[in-house]
Amino acid sequence: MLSEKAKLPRKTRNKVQIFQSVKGMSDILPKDHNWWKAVYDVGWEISELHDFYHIETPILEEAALFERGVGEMTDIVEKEMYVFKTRGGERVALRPEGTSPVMRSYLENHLGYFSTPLKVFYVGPMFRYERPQHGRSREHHQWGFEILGDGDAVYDAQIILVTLAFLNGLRLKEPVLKINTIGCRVCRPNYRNKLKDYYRHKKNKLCKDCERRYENNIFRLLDCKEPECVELKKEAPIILDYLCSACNTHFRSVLELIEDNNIAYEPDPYLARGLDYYNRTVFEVFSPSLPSVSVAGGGRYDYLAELLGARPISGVGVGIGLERLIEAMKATEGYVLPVRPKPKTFFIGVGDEAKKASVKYINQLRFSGIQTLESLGKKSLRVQLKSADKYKAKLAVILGQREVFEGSAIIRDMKTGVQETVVLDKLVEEVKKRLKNSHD
RNA sequence: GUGCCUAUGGUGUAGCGGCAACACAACGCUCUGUGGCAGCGUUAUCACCGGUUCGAAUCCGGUUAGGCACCCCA
Repeated sequence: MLSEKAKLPRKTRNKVQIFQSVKGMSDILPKDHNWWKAVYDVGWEISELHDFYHIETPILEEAALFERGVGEMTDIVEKEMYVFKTRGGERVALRPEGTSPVMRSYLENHLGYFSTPLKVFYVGPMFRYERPQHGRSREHHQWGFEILGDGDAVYDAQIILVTLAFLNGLRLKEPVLKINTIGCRVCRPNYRNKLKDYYRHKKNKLCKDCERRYENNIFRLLDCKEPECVELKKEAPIILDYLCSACNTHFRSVLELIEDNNIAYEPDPYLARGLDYYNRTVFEVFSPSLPSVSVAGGGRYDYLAELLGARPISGVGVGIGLERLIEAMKATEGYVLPVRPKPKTFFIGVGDEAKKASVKYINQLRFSGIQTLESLGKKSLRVQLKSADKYKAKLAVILGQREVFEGSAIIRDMKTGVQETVVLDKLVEEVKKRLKNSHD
C-alpha cells in the first residue's frame, strides 16, 4: 500500500512546492505535436483503407473483466493492475490492455450484427502499475486493431498486414516480425508435459528464477538469458513438433499468407505471451532503431469470449505502443515525418485600431482553412515580424493604422521579402492565391 | 517486488571545501512601420532535511524524485 502521508513534490521554488505528474506517467508535450499528429493521421487513414472501424471503450472497467479475460494468475492482473473501489462500492480497474474491453463491448452491443467478422481499431491510454524504465511507463498509449468473429488464418494475416502497413505508413524502417504459435488447449498441455519431462531432471542446473518458473510458468523458462539456461534450451523440445494437426495447418496457412505478401519474418519458437486468452498465433514487431523493446504485440484469442462467460467467439488482434513507436521513429537515422505541414500565414497588427480589425480578419482566414498565427500581444511591427520568422510562416499579412484607414493590407512573402498591397475586403482570396502558387 | 546509479537556471553542462560559470532556448531592450545578424539585460537561496567545518553546490547521513538492469510487457 502507498503511504498515507503525502509525498513532497521534488521541485520547490522559494519554499513553494510545485506539483509534478504521478510516478510513471508523463505529459505529451507541444514539442511533439507533429509526431503524434503523424501517428493519428496515418493510423486513421490506414484503418479505413483496411476496412477497420473506430471503437472506443471506457478507460474504467469492472476489475473482474480483466481478471477473467487476461487471467488472474498473469503478472498484469496479479501485480500491475490499478484496482480500486468507487464511492458506490464497485470494484473497477484502469484498463491494462484493450482487447478484453473490446470483446466486452462486442458481446454487450451485439456487434456481430454490424459485420462479421467485425474489424475495429481503438487508440488510447493503458495503465499498468510497473516500475518505470526505458520504454515502459505506468500509462502508455496503444493503437489496437481487432478482428472478431472468425477464426480463419486469413485474419491472422490481415492483422499482421495492417500492423506493418501502419509502421510502413509512418516510414519506420525495416520492422522485424517475430512470430510463433502456442497451440490450443489440445496440443499446448501436451507440449507443456514434454517440457516438464525434459527439465525434470535438469532443474538443479537452472538459474534461481527458472527453478521457480518450472512450477509457475514453464514456457517463460525458454526465453531466460542466463547462460546455463540458454545452454539447456538448445536441446529442449519445441512446440512446433507437438502441434495438433489443426493448429499446425493454421500456422502454416498464416506463414504462407504473409510470405505471399512479401513480409519477412523470423520464426521464434520461444515467443510466448503473458495473457491467458491467447492461442495459436502470437507475434511481436521490433524496430532496429529500438531493439530492446517491441513496438507491437498481438495474437489470436479464440478463448477470450468463453473466459468472459459467453459462447465461443474467435478473435485476433494487435496492440501497438505509440510512445515506443514514436521513440523508434525518432531514433531512426535520417527519419522524415510522412505528414507535410501546411504553409502558415502570420498576421501582424500594429496600433489599437488595426489590432481590433486584425482579430476579425484572422478569423476570416482561419474560417477559410488557412492556418493563421499571430502575436498581437506584442506591440511593434519589428517584434511581430520576428515571430513570423521564428514560426517559419510562408506569408505575413501586415495591417497598420494606415492600411485600416485605406481599407488595404500588405502581404509579404517571408522568403523573398516581396510585399504587395491588396484590398482588405479581398484579403482571403489574395492570401489563398499566394499560398497556392507556392511549391512548399 | 530486488539490485545499481544520479540530482546545479527552461534545456544541456562546468565548478570537486573559499564570489555559482558557460552554451542554447525563452522573454525584454538597443530598434514606437519591416524578420533572419549583432550587443546588452532578465531567468538558480545548487531537489529537500539534517550533520561535519571558520566556511559546503562540493564531504557525510536521511528523505524525495528520476534513470538503468532484472521480473514482465506496448
